[in-house]
Amino acid sequence: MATGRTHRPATRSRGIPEATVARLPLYLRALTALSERSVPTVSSEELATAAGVNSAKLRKDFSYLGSYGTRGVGYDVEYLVYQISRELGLTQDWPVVIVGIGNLGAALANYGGFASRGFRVAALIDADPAMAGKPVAGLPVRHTDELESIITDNGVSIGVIATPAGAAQQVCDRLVAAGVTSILNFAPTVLSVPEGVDVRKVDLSIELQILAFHEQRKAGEETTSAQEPAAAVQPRSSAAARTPAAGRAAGKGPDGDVPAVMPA
Amino acid sequence: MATGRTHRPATRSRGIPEATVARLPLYLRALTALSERSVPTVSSEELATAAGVNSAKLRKDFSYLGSYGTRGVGYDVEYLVYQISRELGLTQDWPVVIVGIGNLGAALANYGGFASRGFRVAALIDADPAMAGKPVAGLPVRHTDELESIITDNGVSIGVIATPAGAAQQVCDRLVAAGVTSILNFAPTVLSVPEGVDVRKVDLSIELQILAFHEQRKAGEETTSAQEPAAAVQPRSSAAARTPAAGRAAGKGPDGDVPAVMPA
DNA sequence: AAGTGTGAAGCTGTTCACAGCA
DNA sequence: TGCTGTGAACAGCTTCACACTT
Repeated sequence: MATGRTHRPATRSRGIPEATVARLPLYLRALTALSERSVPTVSSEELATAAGVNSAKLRKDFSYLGSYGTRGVGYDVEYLVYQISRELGLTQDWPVVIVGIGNLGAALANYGGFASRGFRVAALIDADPAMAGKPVAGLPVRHTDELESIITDNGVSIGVIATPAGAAQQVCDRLVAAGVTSILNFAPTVLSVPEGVDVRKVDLSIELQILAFHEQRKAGEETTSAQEPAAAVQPRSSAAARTPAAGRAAGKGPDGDVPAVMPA
Repeated sequence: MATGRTHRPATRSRGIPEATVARLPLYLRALTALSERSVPTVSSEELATAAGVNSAKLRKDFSYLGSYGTRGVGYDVEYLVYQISRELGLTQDWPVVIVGIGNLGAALANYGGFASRGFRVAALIDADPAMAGKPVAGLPVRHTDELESIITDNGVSIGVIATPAGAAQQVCDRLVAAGVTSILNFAPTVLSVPEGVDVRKVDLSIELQILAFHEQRKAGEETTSAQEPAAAVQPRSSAAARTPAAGRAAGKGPDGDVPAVMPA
């Protein structure tokens, strides 16, 4: 979720809805796969299925980009790949730095999805002097002292923060001061940035918590379920292994008790 | 309205808006920090700032949980921590399995945010026989052959997929068949699952692409047009030939390029 | 006086359904 | 005929503003 408030004043829109922007990479991936199989054209229906959305939404999304399809036929795969890439800014090279080369940082450095879409890892940066010079994913880790010069020398405008939560804001401030205007934050903290800087957050623990919420809900409704779609796999055998969520009575206990939850 | 009494809203309706659910973990984290500093109460304004949202939204969100605040005072920190934890289902233990112990899988296994919120890593699973038995984050990696028995024996209902894209669907099918009903997918693929199974996706490359989109726009705004053609490639002649293209950005890099994009 | 809880207004995003074009 | 492109209806989320409570 982007935190940094930004973007134009509503008027004079040339704007593509944010929700649409978020789906373009999805379409691009599906189109790339088709392109590799040399499929020349696709219908909105086929592409939508491949991307995991419904066709009306896909057509609407594409309508914001322009009229790139052919009625009665569909979309030209190669052409669409190009148009979406261009719209997303992937036809240019984006140097990025990854700060915090722990388990996650190393995983990111090795992640093929970055390099394959116009993102080039310009440098890996870590605060631990012992890490300096050590090669990770083929690049030598640089020390935090060099952060500013690396940003400047490489014209980096996108930074990835994979440090512990405690160091994130400080790293963020330095990145921004050095010229970075887009940040992908993996640290479990809310970053505050000046206007004009975009922040997107990826929080592993939050995703799991959202799943737990729905999981809990399912457990509490098992009594009512009866219908099972044909193709469904066998409805499971031992859901009982885990506590069936008990009816969370919720008598609304008086006050604080049962903390059980810890920091993250 | 949600009165906090019964958890059965008469109809099979959602109850708490999805957008609200997605923010609860955020509030929880902020509250936990306050709790550690022994702060007894907070106002919606303070808590909202700490969580990075605005206060009206926060109050609205909390109103779906019930009336847990005190007018003129604010919210009791401990009590709220408990209520949100309960609502999210974090007062119970959730065993999870992580499948695919590569860079990312290992990073996830080591991620403290899991264990600290009721999520217990029941097992690490990988298809590589050479990995079997090797300890990662204190747990021995188990071979994929054992997947089903691990799920069943531990009553696992949440699975994390961190395999390469090509293996994801197959792993997903096996997890679901074994009884998993919630999946957190890190592989860059659309997973298809039977009704009743929840899938959440975390896609590193997509996040970067979204940032690139906004970054590109910022650059274009600085000086009316005047874009630096970083590394535009050539356009597919066939593509350019078949469409009226029309509108917008036309000019641009004369034509476009196409690929440079790869699978992930 | 301070701050929650919430109708109501306003937005954004999704779905429908069909006109229009190849 | 087949499928895109899109106005219009709909649904969900956010923001406003203020009545109400402590």
